[in-house]
Amino acid sequence: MESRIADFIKERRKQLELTQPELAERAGVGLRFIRELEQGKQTVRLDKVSQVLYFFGCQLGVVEMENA
Amino acid sequence: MESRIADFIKERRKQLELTQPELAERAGVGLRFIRELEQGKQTVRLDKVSQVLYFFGCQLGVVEMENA
DNA sequence: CATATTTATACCTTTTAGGGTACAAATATA
DNA sequence: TATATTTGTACCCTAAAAGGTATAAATATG
Repeated sequence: MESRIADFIKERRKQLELTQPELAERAGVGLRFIRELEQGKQTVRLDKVSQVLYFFGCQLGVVEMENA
Repeated sequence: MESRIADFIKERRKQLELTQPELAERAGVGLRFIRELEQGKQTVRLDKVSQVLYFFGCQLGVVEMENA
């Protein structure tokens, strides 16, 4: 189960040298949510994802379909 | 409660001259979901949003924070 | 290799998203 | 304006997301 969003978050977190518990706390979401999010869970809540992305200075947006 | 994603979907739907019930059916989601989504509800499920965007040939992605 | 750190999985509880539907409000059309 | 169409709101129900936590698995470090 891959996910661009998941990969983005995982990579950004590592760039900042944060553990999952640290990111969870600083982004203001639950630890389990971070775990599931990074593992590509699709049935997550949009506002929670936005909350994490906001911590990284990003946000969700509509983009073209990528062919791959 | 504004939302870029909500606005995108509402506009795309109108471009295709679809009613909310029609979009709901064709995208394979509930009518109430379409309603709430277009009204900018933030606590929606990511997979459902993706499902609607897919119908429009788009998807969710991480983008830079927009200043406005 | 042994140990420490980090990540993944499992269990339970509370909250709520989503679906269906009915009706009201708003908008478009004759 | 009257009527038809579309959209918004309110109701109930079911399924499951999210949180907390404990423990196992994996990874990193000495």
